[in-house]
Amino acid sequence: MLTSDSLGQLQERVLEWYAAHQRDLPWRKTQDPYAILVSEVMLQQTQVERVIPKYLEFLQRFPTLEALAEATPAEVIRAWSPLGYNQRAVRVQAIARQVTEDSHGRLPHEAASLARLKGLGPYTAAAVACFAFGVQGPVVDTNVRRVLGRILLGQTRPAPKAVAQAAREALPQGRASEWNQALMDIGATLCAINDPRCLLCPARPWCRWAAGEGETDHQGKAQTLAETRAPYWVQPPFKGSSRYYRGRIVDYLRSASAGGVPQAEVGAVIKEGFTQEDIPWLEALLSGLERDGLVRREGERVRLP
DNA sequence: AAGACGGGGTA
DNA sequence: TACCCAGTCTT
Repeated sequence: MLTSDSLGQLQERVLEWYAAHQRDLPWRKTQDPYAILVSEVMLQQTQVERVIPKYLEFLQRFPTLEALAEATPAEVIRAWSPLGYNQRAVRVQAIARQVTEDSHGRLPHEAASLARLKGLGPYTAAAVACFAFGVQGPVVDTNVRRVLGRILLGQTRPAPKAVAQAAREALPQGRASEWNQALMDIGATLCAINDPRCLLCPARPWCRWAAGEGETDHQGKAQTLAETRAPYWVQPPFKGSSRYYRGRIVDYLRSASAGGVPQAEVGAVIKEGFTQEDIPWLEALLSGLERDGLVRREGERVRLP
């Protein structure tokens, strides 16, 4: 860890940089915990540019926690398109219902209480607590993990325990929200995993990774950036995957009326050359979707729940 | 610890 | 076509 003086300088420079260079994001203009919750769920696994328009639409459609709780899952699933990971739509509404039923319609302020809500994990709990309620705690997503890992530990992929401790120790007194968001912006705009722009980075003078510390090969020799690149592995093709067809099914049901469609029609629409032999395959997909709360089956009909 | 879970964008 | 992105739940 840095000396206290050195850490203070780093904090000051990063916060200055954030004041001047922060991204203009709609959820940074609101104090509404519900809106911040919506943004954080949408931002899970999803790029900022894709979230912005859907976030604005979603809040028009469901302006409050109560409005979301009173909607049907089908309405929320429709409003989610095309963000993907559709279970998030089911989850965020389930969160709204839990809160309206159990907590008088108010989101808890503490991360530990937020994390007890089903569908709200440790990252989102920390983010809502800090950004909506000013809780002075670390918020560590993979951008923050990489940025703090590089600056303080000299490692692009630090161990979770190590980065958790570093994140707690590095928090500037009373300025957790700005600090955490500054680290996210640095991660998103400067400290890219494979193409970092260290010359523009406010943390450059304190960064162990930029100084060539930390990341070493088995002989203790510093590695070049090329040698520390994200590991590559062949990812299976999306088209033709179970994910792909699940998405097609949900998307088709979005376009259907609330009463849904006959199951036989679903198969024919989503898969070219669908035959009787594909029925068990379709059954498996549908029961998975039903388990996830994305589909309801009644007899031979299929619809959004 | 590992796998499932979307879909759009860029090269 | 190939690659990138980056939380939560389940097993």
